[in-house]
Parts: sequence; C-alpha cells; structure tokens
Amino acid sequence: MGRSSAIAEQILEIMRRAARHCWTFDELQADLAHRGVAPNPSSIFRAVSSLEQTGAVVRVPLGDGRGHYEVFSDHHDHVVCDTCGRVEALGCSIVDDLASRVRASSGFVMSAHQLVLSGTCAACAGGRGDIPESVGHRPAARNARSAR
Amino acid sequence: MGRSSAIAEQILEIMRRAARHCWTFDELQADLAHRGVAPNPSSIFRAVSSLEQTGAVVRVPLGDGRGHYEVFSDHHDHVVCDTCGRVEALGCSIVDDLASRVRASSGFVMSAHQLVLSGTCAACAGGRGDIPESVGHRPAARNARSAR
DNA sequence: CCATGATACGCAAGTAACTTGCGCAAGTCA
DNA sequence: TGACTTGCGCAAGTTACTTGCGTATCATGG
Repeated sequence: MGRSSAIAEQILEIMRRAARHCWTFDELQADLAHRGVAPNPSSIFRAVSSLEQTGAVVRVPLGDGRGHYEVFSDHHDHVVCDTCGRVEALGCSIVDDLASRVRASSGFVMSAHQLVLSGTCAACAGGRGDIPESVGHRPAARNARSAR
Repeated sequence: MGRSSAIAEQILEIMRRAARHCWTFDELQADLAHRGVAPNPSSIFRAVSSLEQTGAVVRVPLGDGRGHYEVFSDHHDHVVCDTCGRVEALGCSIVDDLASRVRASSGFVMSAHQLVLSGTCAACAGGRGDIPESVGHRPAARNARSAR
C-alpha cells in the first residue's frame, strides 16, 4: 500500500555498509549528504523512529546525552574512544553471569543492561590519531552532559 | 574567603542521608523543598556543578537522558528498576577483568566504564509495588529518549 | 488514464532539561 | 564602613530532539 520511505532505506543501507558502528542524527545527516540526499532533520528523525519501531535499528545510550543508533543484532556492549569518538562493539557474556549474582544478593530481576567502556583506542594510543573518513573528533560535549 | 553556598551544603547533607542512591535536579528540588528551601533551578544547577567540580559529587549517566548525581565514593555500577525507578549501587569487580581482555584483543586502553543493569527490583517483582517515600514512579520518558 | 485516499517529507514551532548572562544583595575583608 | 567578592533569583539562550500542519507523491480502483 504505502510507499516505503526512501530516507529510511538509505539509512539502513548506510548502516549496513558499517563505515562506523553507530550513528547520531548528525552523523546520519552527513552520511546521507554524501549520497546526495539532504533530508530535513525531522525526516531523519521520523525515518529512524520508524526503523526503531520495526526493530530494524536500536537506540544505544552512550551516556553523552545524545541518541546513537545502530542496526539491530544480538545484544552487545560498546567501547568508545575518548579521543576520536569511535565506537566499537564488544561481546558481553561476562555481564550475564551478573544476573544470577545480583538476583541472589538483592532479589533484583535483571532484564537488560548497558555497558559502555571508555578509554583510548589503539590508533589514538599509538599517537597516530588517524581517524577513518568522516568520523572526526567528537565536538566538545555540553558542559555537564559529558563525563568531562 | 567567599561564603560557602547554603544550597550546596543542603544538597550534600541530603545526599549523605541517602534516602535514595542518586538524584536528578527535580528530585533535589523536591528534597530541598522538604527542608523548607525552594531555590531557583539555576541555583541548584550551579550548586551541583560546583560540587561536581570539587569532586564531592559525580554525575551518573543512567541512559535516560537526564542528569543523575550521587556523592562521590569508590566507583560502582547501578541497577535501576524499570517499574519504580529506584536506583541502587553494585560493586563492579567483574568489569575490571574486561580491561585486560579488551586491550589484548583490540588494543583499546580502557580507562573507565559505566554499567547500568535494568529490570525489576525485589519489591516490584513481589507485586507489592511499594516504594520508599518521595521516590514515586518515573514519569514517562521522552519519546525516543528512553528504551520505550 | 484519471480521481482518490494514504503517506512521506519539508518547514516551522514546541518541549525538556539544562546553561548562561545579568544584576542585586548579602557577606567578607581591609 | 566602604570596596570587593560571590551566592542567588530571574529570564533568556542552547541543544537535541519532537510534533503539527500542509503539500507533494505515490498506489490503486474505476
């Protein structure tokens, strides 16, 4: 019936090419611009929202007060480089052990978790500081919004 | 030299009494009101900011897009109840094992982490749903800002 | 091929949660 | 006690979304 959203399709394609691990709205806008589309921010918002609704993408809270989205896959955690802002995935079997421990000690029934590791990635630690295309340095985050 | 901020002192005292584990600005405002002080939000913001600057309190990113603050102590992680919103602390020795593993596999030098477990606390799971005074249910979070 | 109903999208205004600028008034110090 | 510093209230500004509204497109039945 309805036509499918051209923007949503482009976004999914961008994410599947996986030039990075997760995207903010700004990053999506930039990558869309690369492809010759320059949609209105609200259209990007709506496209991502509908993709989130269908379960195609998921929101990742990285603790910087912004929305980050990635294609849905098995749950995993994230490492984020404080220097270049690059985000990578991380298996998370360790955390699952916690569930039973936490339940035994406090009765808390754990249903989900979010683990974000921060530090310095190999490239930045090596002093090379080179960053894959279009990644760039994270802009200075808002005052108290970031870990400073 | 300068006089110390009455509001900052009240906030520290509220936090040290530990009626809860961490506070949003709104929650601080409510607890301050309990004590007969009703400062302007900007004053609370400034008080918390200065306490954060001195290291007396730290910001805890719980992934709901709001600022949560707690008194500084050894680093720990958090469990948050999806039903009543209560937040509790959790030791985090497990995560430290990760540091060496992550470094070995990817060269990422980890300097910090944030782990937030969510689920249902013992009280809510027991169907009693009773909540300590002044905690209340979490207001419905903004559209995409929460896990929905 | 054309009328019709349903969407997708752009534009602009609205919101939540801070943040900052300004200025007074209460403290502090010489 | 007068000059100077600093806490605090008020109001405006910012960031990052969100939502309302109207138009342009598209899918379909006639």
